[in-house]
Amino acid sequence: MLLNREVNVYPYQRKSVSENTIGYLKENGEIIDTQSSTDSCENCREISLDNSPEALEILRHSTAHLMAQAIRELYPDAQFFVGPVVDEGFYYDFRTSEKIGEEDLKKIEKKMKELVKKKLPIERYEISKAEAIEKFKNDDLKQAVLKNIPSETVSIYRQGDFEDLCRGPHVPNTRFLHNFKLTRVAGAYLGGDENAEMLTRIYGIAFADKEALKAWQKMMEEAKRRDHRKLGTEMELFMFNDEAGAGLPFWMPKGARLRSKLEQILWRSHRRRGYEPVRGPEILKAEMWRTSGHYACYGENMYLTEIDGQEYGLKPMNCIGHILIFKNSTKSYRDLPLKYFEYGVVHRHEKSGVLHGLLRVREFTQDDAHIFCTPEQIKPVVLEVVEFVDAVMKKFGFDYTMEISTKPDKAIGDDEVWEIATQALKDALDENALDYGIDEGGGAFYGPKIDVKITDAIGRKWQCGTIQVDFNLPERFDVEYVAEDNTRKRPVMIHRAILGSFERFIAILTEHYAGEFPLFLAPTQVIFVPIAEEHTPYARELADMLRAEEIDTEIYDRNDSLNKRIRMAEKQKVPYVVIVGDEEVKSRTVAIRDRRKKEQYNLSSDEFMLQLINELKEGKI
RNA sequence: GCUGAUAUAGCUCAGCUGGCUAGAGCACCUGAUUCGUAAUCAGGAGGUCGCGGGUUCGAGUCCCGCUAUCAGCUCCA
Repeated sequence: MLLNREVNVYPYQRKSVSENTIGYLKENGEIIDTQSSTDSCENCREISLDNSPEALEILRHSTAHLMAQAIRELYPDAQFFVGPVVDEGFYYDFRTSEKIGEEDLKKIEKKMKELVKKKLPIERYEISKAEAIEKFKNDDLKQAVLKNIPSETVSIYRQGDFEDLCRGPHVPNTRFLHNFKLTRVAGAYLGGDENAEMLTRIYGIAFADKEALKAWQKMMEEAKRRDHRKLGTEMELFMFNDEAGAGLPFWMPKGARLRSKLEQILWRSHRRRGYEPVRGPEILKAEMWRTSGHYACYGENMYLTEIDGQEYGLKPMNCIGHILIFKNSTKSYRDLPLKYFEYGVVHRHEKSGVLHGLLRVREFTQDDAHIFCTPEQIKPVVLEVVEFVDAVMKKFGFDYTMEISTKPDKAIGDDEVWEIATQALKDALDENALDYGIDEGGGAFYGPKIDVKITDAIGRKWQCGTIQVDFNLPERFDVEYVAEDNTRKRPVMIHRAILGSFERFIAILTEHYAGEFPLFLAPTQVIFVPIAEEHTPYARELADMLRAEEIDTEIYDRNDSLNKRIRMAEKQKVPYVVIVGDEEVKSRTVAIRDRRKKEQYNLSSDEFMLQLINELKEGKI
């Protein structure tokens, strides 16, 4: 937010109203700092030093500058690009002749603390852009920044003998900047351009008080504890193998149990909603991918090979299989909307640097469906899919947001059809009273879409589900149905995924539940701990009963102390640990440690069985 | 793909500036112990230190290449 006001008194510093005032919030939401405010700033709300979004915005921006100042003192030849505030703190991009590593962060932090102690006033003044260009003539990074500034005057902030081109806002004095932490050092392309020079970027975080900083650090530890890669190894859910290749997950028995449960739940919910299961081949002739446009638009990400002198491609998407199945026989308008679904295994050549546990892999399985319908049916079909998405998200307790992406500049199809489709998407959401954002011009070239983003346990957003309206592929593959008037018409295709992919979804689920999956998903649902050897047959008998109900159990009857076996069982994060001893055998009961209720109680074996069967019904979507 | 870092037993990690048969905890195996709600005791086995080359009298340690992972950038389910 660039300030258009004429505040060019130098050195000018308005006297703070209170010791704790670090800026003002204008009615239009604009934040100005004490250096910029004039007496005319009426109706402004004071921003004091706290953890409000406005205060943090100022605080973090100033901490970024403080860091720059410290870096300049430690590395005199440092040149700075930009240092903005981002969701998770702030960063500054810069260049030095010396390499900076993680171990240097402490040194920089120390220098920053020294500067804070000096209680340097942070002053602001304005100069013309021409003056600025002259002033920073030996600094090509600043020149690059200046090039992007449209206004004729620019502001400079000064603290001690450090000056930086900046639009602010800033706190009035470095003394406000006590609670910060430099988190990591990384490379970043100048201007985000892959082909440009790479600068050094240091990330940091800052808060108004020590408590907030501590709370943040705790949250980071919690995130680490929940990391699906860590839990996946500990719980033996999945693995990767260096020699087999990057981004190719292996599902171990426990992970496969979990995944299979999710697959089955979702399979049934599709069948209940009238989806027809289909399955296409994993590999198709390249010619198919030329027709679809993938070869041209997505070719770099495809794995191609040759069979008997013909080029083939592993499928990166499932659309073609479904289209060819649709086309295999003449379809009537009576067949529409026709919903084909498949757990489609796809391969995409993701760049090596973006692979990330199960969240980003090269082989994954989409819960993919394609719905063939008439343009008039788009709305009810989308409505139904949105309800489906909502049911799934609610089942797992996820917060999610939706975003509609509209027609981009480069698009195919009539404006009229785009209008119908986009409106249908909007109506579907409006009628469901669901909030959504709009990404103007963010749609695919073949149609508008709704993206579903899950907010995970630590606030990150992940694109999972998607609902895309497609006019393109039906055209390219000449897909038709026979209409009521016996003419041939072109159906619309709706691509949709609810989970997105099993891999990504399970990663998010794992972090969401911190590995403590609900009964209907848990890899192992019940662990029996017989107190002594003679109680094992009873445990086995119960385990067999449960297995008949497809409940996964384990018996911890090894030659270890009871305490140890209970401890091991608890560490497995299973919903129920069941202890059986003399009493239980005698009365045919079980002593339950219920993870969810965090309590212990006894039930007859029949009651327990019934409770489990009932609880499993929670897994119905 | 780019920048930087890392790679030692199934897992988590020690191993200083290059120097005898590479260590620990957990897991695993054997034996003793048979236990009422979060780690019983004793013994044992397990590593060509990611892979390939180089420097050196000597390399887990230094250098180069590759592979993989991590933090970002850029891009996506």
